[in-house]
Amino acid sequence: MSTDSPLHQRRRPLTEAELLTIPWMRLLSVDERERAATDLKVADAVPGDMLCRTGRQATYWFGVIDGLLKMSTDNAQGQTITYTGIPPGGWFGEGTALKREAYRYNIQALRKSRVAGLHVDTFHWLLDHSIAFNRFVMNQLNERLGQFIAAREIDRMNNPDVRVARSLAALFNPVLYPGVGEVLRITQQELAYLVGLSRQRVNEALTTLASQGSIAVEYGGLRVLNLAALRAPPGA
DNA sequence: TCATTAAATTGTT
DNA sequence: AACAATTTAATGA
Repeated sequence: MSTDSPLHQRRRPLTEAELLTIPWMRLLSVDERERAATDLKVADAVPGDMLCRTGRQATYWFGVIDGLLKMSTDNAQGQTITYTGIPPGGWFGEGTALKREAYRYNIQALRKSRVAGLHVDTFHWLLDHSIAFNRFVMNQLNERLGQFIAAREIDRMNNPDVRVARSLAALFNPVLYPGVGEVLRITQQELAYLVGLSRQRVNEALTTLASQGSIAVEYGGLRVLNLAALRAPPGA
């Protein structure tokens, strides 16, 4: 398990198809896109890899091409607090990139993942040149604000079934994570880590949600059938 | 491409 | 936490 940012190693170019999975790429003009694509660093991360850690100066704006990451911090007592998972299509770190500050969280790969990084300088260049890009970032910030408010609500909830449902709804957010689509690739163990429950309890919750017709449980993943029901489950 | 084997994931106790 | 059952991934002919 390596701990250095994989963006400094194992680089690999993006295919055309993968470029199109990056949600903000299509918003750019031809020359803007070319500049962004040239600067984009892509790497494969294995489970445990740290993409960034708290305190380090922000170098990249990050995106998930494929796989699953988690955002967390370590408190003074040495416990790890997990905030959220980041599935495919998710881009994050605008806040620190905007202010050119240090990262305020750790980003770690939960599974084998394909990640991309846009250098902060290029990020700022895009902000200076593309109105569409500005809108994207603004929309991104706004949507995430909604997620964090929802996250507080989840925390105060003691019904595990509802917790799992809401957490799933967050991961299925089509605005923040357009790469997810109908099926979210996540194991029940990974979901248990993110939600903070045992795998058994998550399994039980998923079975309940499936019986309600909100999701379908598949091997190595979950299919959404009713996103609205996940956001406002009957048990709430 | 197919059959065999190993690894991963799930469902249950 | 441990177990068996099931699914997928890897291997090699």
